[in-house]
Amino acid sequence: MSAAARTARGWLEERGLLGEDVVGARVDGVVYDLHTPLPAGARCVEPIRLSDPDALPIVRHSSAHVMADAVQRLFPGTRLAFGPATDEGFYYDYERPDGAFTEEDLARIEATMREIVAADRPFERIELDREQARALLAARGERFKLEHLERIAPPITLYRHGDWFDLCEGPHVPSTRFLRAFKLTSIAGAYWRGDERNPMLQRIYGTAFPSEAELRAHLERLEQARQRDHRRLGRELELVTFHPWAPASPFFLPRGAVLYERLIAYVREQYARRGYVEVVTPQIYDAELWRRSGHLPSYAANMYLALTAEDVDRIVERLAGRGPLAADEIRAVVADAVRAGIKPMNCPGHCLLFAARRRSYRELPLRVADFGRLHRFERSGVLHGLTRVRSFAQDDAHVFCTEEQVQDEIAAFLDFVHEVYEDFGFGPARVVLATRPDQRLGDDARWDRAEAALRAGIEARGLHYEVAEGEGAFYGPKVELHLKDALGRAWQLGTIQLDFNLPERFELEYVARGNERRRPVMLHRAVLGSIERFVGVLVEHTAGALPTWLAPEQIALLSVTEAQAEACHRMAERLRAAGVRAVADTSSEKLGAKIRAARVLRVPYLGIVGARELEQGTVSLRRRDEELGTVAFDVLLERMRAESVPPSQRGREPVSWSEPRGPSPPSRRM
RNA sequence: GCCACCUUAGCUCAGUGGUAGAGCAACGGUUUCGUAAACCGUAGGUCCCGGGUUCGAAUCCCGGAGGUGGCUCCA
Repeated sequence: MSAAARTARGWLEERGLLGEDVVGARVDGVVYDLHTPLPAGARCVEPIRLSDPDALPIVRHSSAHVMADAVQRLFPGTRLAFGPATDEGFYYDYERPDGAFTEEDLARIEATMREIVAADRPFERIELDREQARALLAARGERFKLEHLERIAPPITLYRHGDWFDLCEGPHVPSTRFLRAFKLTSIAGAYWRGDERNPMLQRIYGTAFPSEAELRAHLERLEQARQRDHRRLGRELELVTFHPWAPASPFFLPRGAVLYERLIAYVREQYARRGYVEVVTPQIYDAELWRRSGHLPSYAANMYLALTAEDVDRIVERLAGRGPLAADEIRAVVADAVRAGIKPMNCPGHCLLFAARRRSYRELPLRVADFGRLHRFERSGVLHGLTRVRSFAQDDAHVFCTEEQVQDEIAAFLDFVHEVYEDFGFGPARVVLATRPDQRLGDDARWDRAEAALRAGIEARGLHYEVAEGEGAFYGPKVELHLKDALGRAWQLGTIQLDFNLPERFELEYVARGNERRRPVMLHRAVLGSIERFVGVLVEHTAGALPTWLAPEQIALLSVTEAQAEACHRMAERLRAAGVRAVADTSSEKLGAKIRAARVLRVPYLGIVGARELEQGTVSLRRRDEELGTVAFDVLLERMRAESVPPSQRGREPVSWSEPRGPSPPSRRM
């Protein structure tokens, strides 16, 4: 312990910079609290005030300490695990021998926290050796802290306020009075060290801000997020519904199905221009396929298996009259009798298609798309609305190509993704390259080539990217695209993954230029990811106000009185004939009520037809909150048609895939 | 799967051991109205399911299902 070491507090005090609201210091760009000795040779020391963004984690971490102090006062015998600041607030994990915390406990804990804050206890940093720390923690029975102590390197520090201390490296505010605005938000279970084999602890979440106003603003943001939650909007906008007999398996209602089908139609248009072919493949395959692909047994826990009555009979026959059997013997009989699996992925089926006949290098790259429905058994706790379901379709495609072609495919894919995300109004995506994990297939030379190809593909598009070391799949590296929605939440949607495993397992081959047999590589890729998840993300991003080209109803024609009912229906009919999704509301409600009904469903265009408009052959048009005045019906029709096309395709010739333009190149055959 | 909580009319929610309620939606009627909610009436319930305690259970206890927030896992 070096008493002579100077802290930021001393440094700032000497220069008269230690204001009332200073909670820490940036020392050559690194955040320090006022208690920690400055590193030798520190040059630039600036105060961090409460209003500084860097103050937030300090305030939150200190709030976690005060909460833990309050909890241990109210519930003696409670032991501490970890209690960090997070992006949203803070939490502390506890082991409480006498049962769970309740909602009422939170209020009591908050009250005690306020007492500790009011008492204005200074925080203090204590540096000590391992033996001393061990003794102090052992005296309090802090078994998790003791375990953690053995893992950390010196300097070992405690932080104390009042009589309460914690093994902690800081940083912390100067005193408890700096904690002005906090709220405990929820109770949850969490495993010690995040490992499900470890004991379950109780986590209390809270959030804290430098001021009451900021805390209120934060709670308001949460309320806004709740208002645009896709599960709520999905029901209100009549997009989806669920039933307990098909848990986590959405039913798309007519309005939702329009959106779903528009998304797929949009991706199909893209495919037509980008050299993809689409196939339709089986839903259920013989178990042999899943053994070959490696899904059995390694993905078996996520698979639905299919049994026929004959399979059941076979099991019964083989088990009947064989006396008491061990679990393993029964398991073997059952496993042998289960002859089919419902697909959780399209890739093995596509391998069968590739191998269905001799392939030439001239066909490569072969881009095979499939909107097939997938079923994955997901553990109940992970399910969430449309974003984590058990039944879904992806805008899935597999690209069979040579190693040399990978780079160009990556680049083309990134162009594809970029245009698509722009069409939906998302900001730029974060590009992440996930590299070789510890457990992997294939030699290092191959991984070197694969990762270099992915890198080169990204760089060919001049994109900034991050590297997630060791995050790749066991069969190959991948590029992930993360984007942020309107509320700043990040989602991983698109991905492209290189796979050398499946072509090996299925012994895929093509005939190369010199007539020799070569093995292709495979790229798994999706742009929207799962359509279900994408609908969820898009609904939250747009708060349900979908762009006109995707809206289930693009325009509602509203009559003012019964005299215009006939005309409204005729106009709607003409719009529909022109491919516009139009509805007419000619009920006997007042105009205001009809407007409200259409606004609640977020119909983008409202056309009002009263006596005046009827006479002039016009409609009074508004687009959400925007008054567009009176427009002639033909003008309206043109406008609606123009807006029915995704932004990137406005002014482009419509793509037709029923009649290919010109002879299709041989490489597009399947 | 694990921890906690929740489940009452289509939706949002009251109802703490003693006769199941409200608003909106639905349905019928009246109203024909100019930019976010007309008026009157009618109907609607296995209080998630099963078991238990009790003279009596939406309410208390146990088990199950589904959902929610986390943890772990992931498109």
